[in-house]
Amino acid sequence: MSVLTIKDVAALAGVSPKTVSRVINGEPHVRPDKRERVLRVVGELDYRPNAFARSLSSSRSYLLALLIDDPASGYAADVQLGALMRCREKNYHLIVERVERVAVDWQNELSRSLRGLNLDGVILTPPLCDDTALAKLLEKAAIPFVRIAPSGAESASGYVRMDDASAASEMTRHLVALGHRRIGFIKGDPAHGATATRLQGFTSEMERSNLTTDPVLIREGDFSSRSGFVEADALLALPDPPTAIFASNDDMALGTLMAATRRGLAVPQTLAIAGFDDAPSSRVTWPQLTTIHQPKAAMAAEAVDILTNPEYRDHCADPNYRRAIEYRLVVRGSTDAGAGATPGAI
Amino acid sequence: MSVLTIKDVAALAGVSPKTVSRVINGEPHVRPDKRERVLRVVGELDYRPNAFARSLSSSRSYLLALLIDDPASGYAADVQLGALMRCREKNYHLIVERVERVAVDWQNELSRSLRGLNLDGVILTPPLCDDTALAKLLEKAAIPFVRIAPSGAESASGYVRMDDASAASEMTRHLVALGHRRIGFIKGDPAHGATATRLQGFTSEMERSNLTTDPVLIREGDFSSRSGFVEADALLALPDPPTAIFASNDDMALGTLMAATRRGLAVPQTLAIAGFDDAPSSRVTWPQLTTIHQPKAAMAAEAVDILTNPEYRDHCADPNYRRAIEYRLVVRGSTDAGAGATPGAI
DNA sequence: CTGAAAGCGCTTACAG
DNA sequence: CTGAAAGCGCTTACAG
Repeated sequence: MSVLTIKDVAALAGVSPKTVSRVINGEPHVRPDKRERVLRVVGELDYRPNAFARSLSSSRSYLLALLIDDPASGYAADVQLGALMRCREKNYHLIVERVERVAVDWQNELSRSLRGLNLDGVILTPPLCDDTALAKLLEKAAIPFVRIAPSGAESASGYVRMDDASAASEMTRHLVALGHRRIGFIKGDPAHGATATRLQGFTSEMERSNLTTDPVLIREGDFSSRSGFVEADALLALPDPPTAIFASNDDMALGTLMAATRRGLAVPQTLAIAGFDDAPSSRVTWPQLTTIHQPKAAMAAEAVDILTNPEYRDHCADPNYRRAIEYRLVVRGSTDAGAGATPGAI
Repeated sequence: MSVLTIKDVAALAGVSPKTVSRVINGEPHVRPDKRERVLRVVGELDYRPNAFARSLSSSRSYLLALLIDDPASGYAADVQLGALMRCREKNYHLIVERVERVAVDWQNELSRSLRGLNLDGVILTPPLCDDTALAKLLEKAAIPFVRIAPSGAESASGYVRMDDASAASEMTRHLVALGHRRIGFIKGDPAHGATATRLQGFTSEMERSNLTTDPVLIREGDFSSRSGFVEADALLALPDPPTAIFASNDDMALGTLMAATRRGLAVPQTLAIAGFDDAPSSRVTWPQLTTIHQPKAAMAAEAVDILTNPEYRDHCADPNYRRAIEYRLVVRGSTDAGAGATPGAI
């Protein structure tokens, strides 16, 4: 326990506590020699200011909160990792809170939990990013927030996203280029903004390729592997089944692979399977999944950058704080047998 | 932003701030009528004490830290979820920090990051739970900690674990009962305590069953799916390959399944595969993995309970704070074709 | 450029 | 059982 305070440092450096404070916070108006003296003492003593005292007397807490709907998902883990690393770099701390919107009183419970914490900012992950009630709650509490991968619905806040529609189009193009004409599509949870966008990317690319999409080939899942299994099984039971299935996330693509394996279908020869997200689990099957790499960690790091910008608080609606990050098509064995033929390719 | 302070509550309730403080913290020596009056005002105003002021003036921070080696693992996600829920219940907050022990200066970086945070406690997850340098660092900083799933190596701290050895024995018994005699075993990362314990459970059960374990059937992985793939492939390339492979975690079992699928082997008919952990990904393949359900969330919740016990700080070595949680063998399709034959079983 | 004073919102230690 | 005083370790606003 550091019994070391700003006074100790001040005494040893022969300056006032206020001057030490100035140096620590990188404020101007300190003569170079004094600054240096303070820094040396800080280094020797390995002094760290008390975070609570700092927060109590100032308006900043150096604390960010990451709000998550489903902490067990691989998506959440990646986002959290990115946020964590950037927070560490910037000497911020990250509090993780789960928001269970099934509870009757979730809004009160959340605001109670966040209040008194003097948060510098909040990161909203899908599908929370599209919850208007949640956005209002934060606005009312005057806590700045940044949304990760929001759908079109706008609010006066910064966000970091990627272009889901063109990514889905690119994946579709990939399948068409492989010669597929009958392509099944499994939609995600209607509550997620990405569900509509990804579908739209798929259909628009199909039209662009002059391919009509048989309505029976479009099924509604909920982003779980179980739903992927069920919907894919329904597609494969069709009299004229698709030769490729584009599941709009990796979990459903895994479910699709399960259904294919159970039926003894050769993947990708008889059925090609594509996913979306590049979840860790997209690499643990044989064949591995072709997918869209979504730079979740990088998106979270960007979100931290925005939130820690002192300007952001007063300019939440500034387009400058609305950023897009590049995705990448990752071709693996589930669509292209050549892409994953050797153990070394894992 | 709550401009609401303890003084406001005190004024409205017609008592002193100190009395409000007593009520809020559940301290004794408050007349029932006053207590009730205070509680009513607190409810009406929806007052929450400022966490920073509280921490600054007292020795408690109501803040716990979860230290994680690999935040992207499913293991970490489960543990975090359990800790999160219990913290929420108890009005604690959880800070998550990644500990990268590859960095040269990781110890200083960590202590700098934790210092000034006045943590009430720290939860150590594998493999950090077995790091003696880390334990020493925390002891020196006088921060109480609880270890999750430590190996035998003792330190004066509470822990929550399960009996890895008997779980591994039970899994082995399951395989033997199915008629397997040549059973391959893939070890985990030697740095993890569980690696030795699980192997020991396997070998002791084999002996108990009067089965000699051919040394060539025991391979060393590192808990990654890639290592599972490589080691399983080596086992399957043997002139006399095993009829079952027990991979000592689910990721390696998935790698094993990949290797089997790539070779066109029928699972479980030609090769039975068993894992360990009951990771989310153990359910996304066909067949699904037989595994040991490790109650990670419950273990984390227990850890929070120990840490939030005010007695713990001064009695870290008390056996009372060393707890074991029950595991469960989960039989699925990768060892027993009947266990996962229908889509409904997912 | 520098510092003395006051205060952030609580709790601790003390007195009654 | 109850409260007035002092203080936790910083920063804000002010004065010079």
